[in-house]
Amino acid sequence: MSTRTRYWLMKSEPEDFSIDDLARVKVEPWTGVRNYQARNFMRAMQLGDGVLFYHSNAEVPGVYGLAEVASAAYPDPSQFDRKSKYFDEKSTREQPRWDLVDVRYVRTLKRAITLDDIRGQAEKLGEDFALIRKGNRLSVLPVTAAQWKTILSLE
DNA sequence: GCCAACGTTGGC
DNA sequence: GCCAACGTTGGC
Repeated sequence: MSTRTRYWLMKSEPEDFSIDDLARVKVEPWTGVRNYQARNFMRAMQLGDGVLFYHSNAEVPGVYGLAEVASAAYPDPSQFDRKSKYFDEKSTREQPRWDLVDVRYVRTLKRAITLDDIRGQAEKLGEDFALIRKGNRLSVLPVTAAQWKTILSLE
């Protein structure tokens, strides 16, 4: 039995890049992740995996749309770009530190599923759901099929 | 803008 | 390996 995660949640600050931006460009390289855990999750992603598009640092934080993984993980070019704020001097082309995946727009939710909505299902989602764990700051995190279903049932 | 929580860095 | 200092995330 395969136990790979087929669903993920990815956070973006809407002032920086929102679901509307993704709807416009259709496919976006998920640049700028500089956290090893989040990077490792992206490395585990496979084409077609489902993504909950989450707005963080928003007026109303929550899931605003659906996307899907549109590439396998590959080195994030911004780590080599001296002019980028994501430049990492410890990264080399031979041994890149940071990967990303491309993310493709699927749809915008009819109504945002807010963080409050999601917290309301905490019991069903489980203590281990990283989004609602205290102090959690992970920007890319796995979602089980059951959690995916529970969250989308709130739309 | 505030601040709690967390990850990373670097001195020892 | 410990841990203080620092920077960042993200809700409020």
